[in-house]
Amino acid sequence: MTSDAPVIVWLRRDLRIADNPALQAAVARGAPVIPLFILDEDTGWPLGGAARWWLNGSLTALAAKLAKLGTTLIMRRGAPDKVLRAIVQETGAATVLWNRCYEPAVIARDKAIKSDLQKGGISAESFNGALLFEPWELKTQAGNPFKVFTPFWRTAVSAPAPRKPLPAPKKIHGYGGKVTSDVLTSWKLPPVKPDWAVGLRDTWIPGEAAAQDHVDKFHEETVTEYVKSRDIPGETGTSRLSPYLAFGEISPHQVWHQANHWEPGAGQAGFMRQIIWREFSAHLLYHFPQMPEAPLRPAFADFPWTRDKKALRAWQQGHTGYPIVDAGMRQLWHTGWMHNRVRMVVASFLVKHLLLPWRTGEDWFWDTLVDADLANNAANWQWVAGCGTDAAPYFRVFNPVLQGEKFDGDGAYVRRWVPEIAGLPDAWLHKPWEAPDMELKKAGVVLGKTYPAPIVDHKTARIRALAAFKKIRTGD
DNA sequence: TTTTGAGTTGTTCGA
DNA sequence: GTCGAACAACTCAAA
Repeated sequence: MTSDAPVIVWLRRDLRIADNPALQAAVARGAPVIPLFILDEDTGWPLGGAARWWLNGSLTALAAKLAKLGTTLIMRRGAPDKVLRAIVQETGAATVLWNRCYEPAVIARDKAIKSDLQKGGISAESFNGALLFEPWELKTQAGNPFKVFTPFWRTAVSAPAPRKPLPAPKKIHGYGGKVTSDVLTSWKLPPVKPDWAVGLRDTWIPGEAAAQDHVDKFHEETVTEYVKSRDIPGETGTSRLSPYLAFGEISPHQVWHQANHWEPGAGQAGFMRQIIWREFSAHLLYHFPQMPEAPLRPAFADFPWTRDKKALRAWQQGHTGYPIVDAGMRQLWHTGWMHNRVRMVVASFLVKHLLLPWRTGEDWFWDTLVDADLANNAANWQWVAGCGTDAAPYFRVFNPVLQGEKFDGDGAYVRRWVPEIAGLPDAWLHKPWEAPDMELKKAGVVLGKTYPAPIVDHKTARIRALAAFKKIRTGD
């Protein structure tokens, strides 16, 4: 009799069919399955604009896939405890299954929900579908969480191998009764006025199928050159898997297992290392839940940040006068994504050249990135700012001109995103303010008019940053 | 408990 | 143009 009671699979950041432990467990019970997505806008960090756009596409793809398999995705908005209780009531479901999320606020919410459900006689169980290793599994010999990546990596790769991915169910036993679902469009996830998502639509296809396409393409075309090409923003030298991983349209297990079977080499190893970086960030957030809001090194509480709103706006809009920085910020705004190398350059620029708080950068990335992930975002901003556990040394100030010349020597990236200076020869492209008047004229560039003059002087800003960082060391 | 070696992605300066 | 050192000190993780 209980086997006929439906099972609710509460989908969250695991918007996929394959390698979905909660879904798999539900199907295995033989009972009708009710896949449910709840839009919870009150727990933790509310989704940023770009992520909301992505979610819309993800849910559309997921609903279509579930329909093909014989069931219907139910979508509701509201407080998850209330929604779950309502659906249990409506359907007589006896079980709720989900895959764990590891953000502090979500952990707390889910814990309360689990105990509430169980108190009400409903079976509730959670699974790991998001991490190769549980955050409490990898420990130093002294039993502490890792704070340094390299030993974390060594421990991860010598630990028992993560489980193999689960196959996608071929058929899902749908629920015959009636359950009401919101209409996705009523959530108004994508922007309307102004419609800033044009570039996102041109760049991305959310969903499980596209995620696997990215893995295949990366394997076929990119991985052997990865070590070098991953640093060249003008090329497609990276996997671009981040948004798919962030929404769980592919699992790290699927990626890890496939990569493990590729031909061994520096590219393969380097890529797998990046997957472990994702784990590292998630583990850090689990053990240091304050990471998104507060510097992990307490000394940074007193850092003399500036609050220059005009500079912040110039950075956000890609009008700093440093071409590589502006190119990155515009790529971000246009596509919801930025190349890894350039993320470092723009982040260093915000924190060190402009001395703006890393939290302002974190907030902007959170709102504009389709791959916005609380753990990665926080860990990486803290790394750049130097206040993380395993952070960049204070004297590492990226020189945006050198970075441009080194990694975008042919100017492909800057010319694509900063077209108003595209006519400049390579020699001046990354430092237009040094170009001879004649070259500027030929390229149709009028500094301060068609393209901004640098908002800070590199040398001056560097000295200022070093002085500021020295202050928190000595406590002067 | 103490010691030891090491720590994602850089820049600048002077020889 | 190339190369090595300095830029700091601290904390982490394992031996």
